[in-house]
Amino acid sequence: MAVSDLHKYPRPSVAVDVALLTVDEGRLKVALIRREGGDKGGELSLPGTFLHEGERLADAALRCLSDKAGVRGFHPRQLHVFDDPKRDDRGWVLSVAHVDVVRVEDLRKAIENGSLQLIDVELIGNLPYAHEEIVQKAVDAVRRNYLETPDPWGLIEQPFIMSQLRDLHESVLGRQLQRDTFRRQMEPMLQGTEETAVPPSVRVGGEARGRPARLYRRN
Amino acid sequence: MAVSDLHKYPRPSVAVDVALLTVDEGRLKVALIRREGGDKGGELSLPGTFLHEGERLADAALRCLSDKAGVRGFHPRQLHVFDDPKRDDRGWVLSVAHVDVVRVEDLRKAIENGSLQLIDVELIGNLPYAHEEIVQKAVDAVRRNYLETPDPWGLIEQPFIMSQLRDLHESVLGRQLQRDTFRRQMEPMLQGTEETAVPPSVRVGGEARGRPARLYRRN
DNA sequence: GAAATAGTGTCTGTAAGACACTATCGG
DNA sequence: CCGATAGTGTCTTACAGACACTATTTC
Repeated sequence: MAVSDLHKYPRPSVAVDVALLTVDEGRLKVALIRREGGDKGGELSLPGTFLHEGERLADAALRCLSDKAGVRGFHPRQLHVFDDPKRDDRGWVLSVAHVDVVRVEDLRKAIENGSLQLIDVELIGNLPYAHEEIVQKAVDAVRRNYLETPDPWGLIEQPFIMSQLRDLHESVLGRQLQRDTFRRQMEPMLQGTEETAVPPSVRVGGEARGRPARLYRRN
Repeated sequence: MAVSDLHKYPRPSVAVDVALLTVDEGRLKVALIRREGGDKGGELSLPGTFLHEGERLADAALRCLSDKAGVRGFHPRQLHVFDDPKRDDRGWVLSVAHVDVVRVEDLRKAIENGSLQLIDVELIGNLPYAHEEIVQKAVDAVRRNYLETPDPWGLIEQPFIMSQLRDLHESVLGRQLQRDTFRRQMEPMLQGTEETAVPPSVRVGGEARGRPARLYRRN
């Protein structure tokens, strides 16, 4: 095909939508923004943007997080392309869905100034532009990640103790895990800080009770 | 965002490339076509095409298989979007990679008239437009499919006996499987035709030797 | 000592790997 | 009977689930 053929056909607009997930109050949540203008104005949706000329998809995802949610510095991953011509009433738009997972602390400012709000992923109803499908795919993918690997998205502060890691995995998966089985599964994939151990002063209520735990780092 | 904003920015061309896999001579192979014209003329590559206005990605994948490879009637699945701006020297082109898996009989005509040729996936070298990455992702995805599920892409003729199914899985995975373990894993996911059983006349050399085997169907 | 959490031993059930035995065909 | 393939029994190993015991801390 000659170069000129590239321009014979109309081309679609390409959008990037990002399901930005985090763990807050022990639950997996997704960050939604309130849309401005247009006929979807005021509705909650995922942050998204149109791809600029020559821009990488991952860069567009980072840009829309920065511009629309005021957060930055993460690692979006592609999920799927949504291509239903009737999906977007503004015209012919392909949406490349992405997922990213970040610490809730990195979202605090944006939540406080109203740029975004967190919604429990189990309580997501219908969203504009079929965004609820993107959330579902994102949640499935991230939960699969957390089934076999210790904190693959780096949500936890290092070093950490096993119960902190287990709390995190339980929050992401939305169900309880067995204490002993979880340890035996994860320990070979962690670097044990043999030297150190601290009282679990990090625990709830400021109380520090119980035997001190071994500290670990990711490999 | 207003409708008019959609047209303010330049838009990329969107291509669809398909890794069409099949099993031939006991090996997993990918169908390649020989490119016509352009500076990549004569090189082998995956069949691909540009997305037409209002067209679904899956339909574009089917269209390019029909137009360029002369085969039709399958079920392409999305793999990944390749967005490196330097990937395609013809301009700004996003490629949505797809995978499909079909019976080699459905490709016979196209092979005979030279529309496409089959290459063992283990022998793929560099291809234009980074197509070897697409092949790798396609092979990984299909092999994952065949690890746990009996013939998920429907390559086998029904009804079939267990050794035919195992031969197929061994061809796709590119390694031997255990006879007894394979049966115990797959049998619960199949519908056993209790009534029927035929001599394995389907076997090599026209010879029909050994105990007749139970016939199965997919659920 | 009581309460709380960390770490580990161990029993049971399940499933894969490996091997071998029996079953049923053609010749 | 032999050769060949189908189907299954069983031993071993590994590991998840489940339970309980020991260990180390605060109060």
